Amino acid sequence: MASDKGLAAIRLFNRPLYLQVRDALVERIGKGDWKPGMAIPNEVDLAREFGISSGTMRKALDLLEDQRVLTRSQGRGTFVNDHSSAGLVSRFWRISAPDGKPMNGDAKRIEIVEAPANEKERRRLHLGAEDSVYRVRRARWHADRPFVVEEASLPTAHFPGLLERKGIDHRIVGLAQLYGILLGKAEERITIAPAPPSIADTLRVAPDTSVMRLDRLLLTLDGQPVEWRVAHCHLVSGFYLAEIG
Amino acid sequence: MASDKGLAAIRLFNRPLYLQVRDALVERIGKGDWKPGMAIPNEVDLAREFGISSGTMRKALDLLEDQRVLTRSQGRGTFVNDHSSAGLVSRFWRISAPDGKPMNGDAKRIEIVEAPANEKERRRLHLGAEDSVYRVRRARWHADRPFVVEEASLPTAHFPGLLERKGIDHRIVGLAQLYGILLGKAEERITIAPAPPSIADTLRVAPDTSVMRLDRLLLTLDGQPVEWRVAHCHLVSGFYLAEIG
DNA sequence: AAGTGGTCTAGACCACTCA
DNA sequence: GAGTGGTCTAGACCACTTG
Repeated sequence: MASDKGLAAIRLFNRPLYLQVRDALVERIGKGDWKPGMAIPNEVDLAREFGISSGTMRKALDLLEDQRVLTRSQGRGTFVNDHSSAGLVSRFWRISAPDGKPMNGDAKRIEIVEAPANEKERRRLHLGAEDSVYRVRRARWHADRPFVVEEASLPTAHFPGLLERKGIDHRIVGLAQLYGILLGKAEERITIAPAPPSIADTLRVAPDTSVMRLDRLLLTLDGQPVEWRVAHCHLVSGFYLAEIG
Repeated sequence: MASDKGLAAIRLFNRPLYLQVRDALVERIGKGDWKPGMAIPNEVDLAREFGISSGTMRKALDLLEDQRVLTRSQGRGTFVNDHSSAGLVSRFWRISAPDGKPMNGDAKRIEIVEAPANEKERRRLHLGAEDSVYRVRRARWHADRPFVVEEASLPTAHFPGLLERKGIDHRIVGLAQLYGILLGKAEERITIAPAPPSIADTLRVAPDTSVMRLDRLLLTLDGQPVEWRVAHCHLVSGFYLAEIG
């Protein structure tokens, strides 16, 4: 049978074929062979190219759609997601206006510095003693008021030459796309905390006002940490929207 | 071909076969034909019983596994999930201890009353003017301290005779299983709010202390609202864990 | 060894989009 | 009407669990 030969030849280390194919597709997208917004070849052609059945190719594509790497639409084709597009920029931003729509606001006062990773950063980002990070600090404004201060740490290894780049969007979603990093899941820990002095100042509230503290760790599709962010948020009208299920 | 006849006969209103099969399986589980923890027949037998191919049955079962209705394990079988089991009781409970494990605590002072739905309840739960609700109020304790007060509203229509039942777990997950309701998703809106007097009293904090307010709407698998719950939470050591992605 | 779910194939046909 | 993804079939074989 063809299946015997095919499986023996292709299925290394007992890892299912469709997973290997998914990884191969991810690599192509990460390398930039297929750009965000572009259509990729149809299922039958892809299957032929990989030497697998279309059912297996389909399973790989199903996975990538679940992981928000691709979007398929019947009759049109399969497209690489553009993570800077309206529908996806706010993927990890859970603060909503009263109407339920994401309240992004406008970023102001962006500061970026490079520094050796401190102990907390090394622990959260799984870094070694010699690794360094970019620290990004930013405030977001809505209706002429600052409502959140974000302080993010990013391993420099993932973003070579970041400081030299000019005029780019420093939100993690855009950065990841720029560097061909596909984002996976995030975990956000929410507490109530008194605003530290410098943050209270930026937010224009009295020191020690109770604000929402968001401690978020963002992972790539393969599970490597790419961003640790602590945000302090003074919500007057909106809310944090958590989806469970 | 067999496929022509089969499709024409079975595929009503153009709804995919695997979705119809999934719904049929859900109904059987809801009716109690298959009890939580029980194994259901194997895929081939099920497919034969429904007169479909095993691939299609598999797709239906895949969906039910995603929706946490079933658990499959290779070599053992397919089992109906027991939502009162350790792994699933805390499915909608996002408050965690510092170690990351769910901090359930012990429920105390449970009060249940039946009342006509007020305006807010009617709006959130999609009820009509004549519908009524059960209102459940409960405090949870951890380490000899109350840390959260929950006030939930449940449409009486879903839980007939609830007040007469004795010695049952009044957490929504257990109630749903008791009444054959399969739970789907929830949306939780998180804000910081001053604790209302009666709640501050139960939580043993000064009135108007800033606490975390959790406003959660829980839906069934078919998208009907089954519980609207507002919790006020005074977290000393833990955090709310939101998962994104 | 028997029984289960998991993977994979090689098709056919349906539903949809767009030129 | 040509081209796309979506559904469905009828198998074979692999990996795993249990008696």
